[in-house]
Amino acid sequence: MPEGHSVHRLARQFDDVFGGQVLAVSSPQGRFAPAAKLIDGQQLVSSHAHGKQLFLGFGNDLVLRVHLGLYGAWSFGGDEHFSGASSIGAPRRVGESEHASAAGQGPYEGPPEPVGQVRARLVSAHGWADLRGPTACEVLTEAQAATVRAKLGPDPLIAAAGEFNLAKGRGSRAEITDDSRAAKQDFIARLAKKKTPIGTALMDQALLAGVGNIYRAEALFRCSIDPFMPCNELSKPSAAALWEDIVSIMEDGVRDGKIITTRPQHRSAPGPVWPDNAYYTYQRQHQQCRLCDAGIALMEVAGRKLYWCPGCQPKARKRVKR
DNA sequence: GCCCTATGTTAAA
DNA sequence: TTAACCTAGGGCT
Repeated sequence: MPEGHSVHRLARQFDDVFGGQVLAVSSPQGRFAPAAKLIDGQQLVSSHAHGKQLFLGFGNDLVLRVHLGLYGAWSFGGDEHFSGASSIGAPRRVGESEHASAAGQGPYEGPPEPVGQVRARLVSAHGWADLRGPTACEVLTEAQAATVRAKLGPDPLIAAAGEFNLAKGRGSRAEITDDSRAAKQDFIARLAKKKTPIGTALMDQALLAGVGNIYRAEALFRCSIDPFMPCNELSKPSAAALWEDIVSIMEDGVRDGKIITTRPQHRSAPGPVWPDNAYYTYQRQHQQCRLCDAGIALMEVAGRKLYWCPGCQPKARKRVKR
């Protein structure tokens, strides 16, 4: 269920709590047991997110690739080093995003008995992480991991990831600038070559990596773009503005640990911002748009629910006559 | 208990 | 275009 922002938070969290440490890797459920042996007892040397995929690099040059899919989630626990570690993944209740781990309360006595279907468990001297319900959990060579990554489109969070690494003493400012500029140009170029509707394209991980159903709907609303508009009919400035808006709201998501796309002046309902005041269109079908009199529309497209405002995101006309 | 839902992807038809 | 897959929680009976 998580979109790219959650996976980037995960990558940071693994770096923070497990980076450089030797990990015991197991599979209480059993399904991951043979592959777990390949990295059991190895040092975690890198933690990287690309779109919705997480890549953990180990000292023997093998890579653990995890994709949470719809239901996957990681939970963490441990001593005071884990006090900031949140569980990240599928929300267990409507209205819940991430919840803090029960770390740092009393002495750490090792990981608890596995609860439910724990596909993979990583344990260090200071704490543990449990993975449940992933679409993918496999051990790859670096070459195989590179092949997977080569199939993914540009990631709007590449600059945010660069900033995190810079703060950890890795990479350079110039690198971040170059990478984010290249990612944006890549996105614009890919859109120009596609005739598929922009609403479909934003969900295509080979075109753009990390955007899911919420960010798709919200970004198109914020940019007043009709989701059915063919990609190649978007002007280059519009495509650039769309990229920049996606970057902006996803970076907010990494910071906040939840998706909030509304601007303060557009929140009306009383109570906390999230979740009831967090979105413009997602799960707001039949409700009145926050900006106009129209009702939010819902249509199932390619098996996913597409939300949009017919008033604020009108059908584009190719030649606008004045 | 049973049914539904979910920020996702893949393979078969 | 449809079904399958992975899992847990909430609402219902």
